Amino acid sequence: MNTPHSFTKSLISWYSIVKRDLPWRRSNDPYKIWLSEIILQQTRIDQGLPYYNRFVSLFPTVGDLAEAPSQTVMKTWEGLGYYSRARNLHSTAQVIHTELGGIFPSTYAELVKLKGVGPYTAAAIASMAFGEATPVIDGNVFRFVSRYFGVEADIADQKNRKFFMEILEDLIPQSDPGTFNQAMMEYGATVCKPSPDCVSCLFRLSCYAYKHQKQQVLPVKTKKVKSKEVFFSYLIFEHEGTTLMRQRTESIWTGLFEFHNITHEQGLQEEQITHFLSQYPHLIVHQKFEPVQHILTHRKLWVTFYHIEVTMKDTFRMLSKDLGLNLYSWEEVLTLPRPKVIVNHLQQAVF
DNA sequence: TACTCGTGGAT
DNA sequence: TATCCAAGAGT
Repeated sequence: MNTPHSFTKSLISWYSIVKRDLPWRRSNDPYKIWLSEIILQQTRIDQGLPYYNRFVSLFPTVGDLAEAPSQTVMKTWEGLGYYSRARNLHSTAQVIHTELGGIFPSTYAELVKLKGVGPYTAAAIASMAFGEATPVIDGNVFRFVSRYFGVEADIADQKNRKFFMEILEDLIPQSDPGTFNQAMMEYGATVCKPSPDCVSCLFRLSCYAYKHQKQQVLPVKTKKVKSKEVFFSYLIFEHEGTTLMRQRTESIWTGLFEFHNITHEQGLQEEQITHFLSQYPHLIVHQKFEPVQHILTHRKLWVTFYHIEVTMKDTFRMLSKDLGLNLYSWEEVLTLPRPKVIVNHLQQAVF
């Protein structure tokens, strides 16, 4: 059986050979490490990498990010999801730039106070940028530790986190703890996957789950939320090459721009749309697009777009006023941060 | 604590 | 097709 020390040594040796050459691994700049960690929250590397490169290119320093207009930051984040990450990223950049003199906090305790920086991200920055020996725990680490050490506690229950932390604190080296943390995650992501490659696993012979054939049981995770069906009807008004949009302020897609919409929980209510449209003169339903399925986590959207031509300027102004919508040219629409379902639709629609 | 918050790839 | 879930955090 491996002692903790030999486990750590083997892991880091493995990592030094197989690790990918990722841009944030080339730098000790806490800004770049922070940026990469925020982008990679609940996000695969393949999906986040192009966003990381665009952010670094547009905002090379925390000061550049702090001074950028929020709409530019949101636009750069467009399509990545979990948009509160972008709002917190921008807000925290401003705090660091203006209140902390551009100097990044350097300890876990200070880092975890920042907006958008929780236990995982604070540990990641502290270890990778500043050499503090604090373990990270993410989905990969939960899975790997749970299987190898036979921790059967429910990982969905926050109070069980301490069992994992105790094990990791014994393993993490004082020298280069950041590499250890990345190696743990890399192992969970590439070998000890949800469906694990035990055949090629270095640690197979001393693995609890392998020995007891519990790879499919561990980690134990309760909590499953059902997905709801929701129905969105977007009304795309157009008058002489301009359209009407608003910035969302509530629930999903906060801060992004959308068309006026009518939502239902019980299927598409055609009559409701017809009734709404009957309240205004000079409207022509130019095109009704076929309903599109748009799958989100815990939510299945059925989306229908209506392209509505407004033939009178007065009606257009009335709609704008009544519905709290602002006027944009189609060119301007492309510069607004929008939810993916709208981006996708406008790419396909030909007006 | 339980729920919310996106998008997309893997199985 | 359905479900899982990914370098989680805020409320």
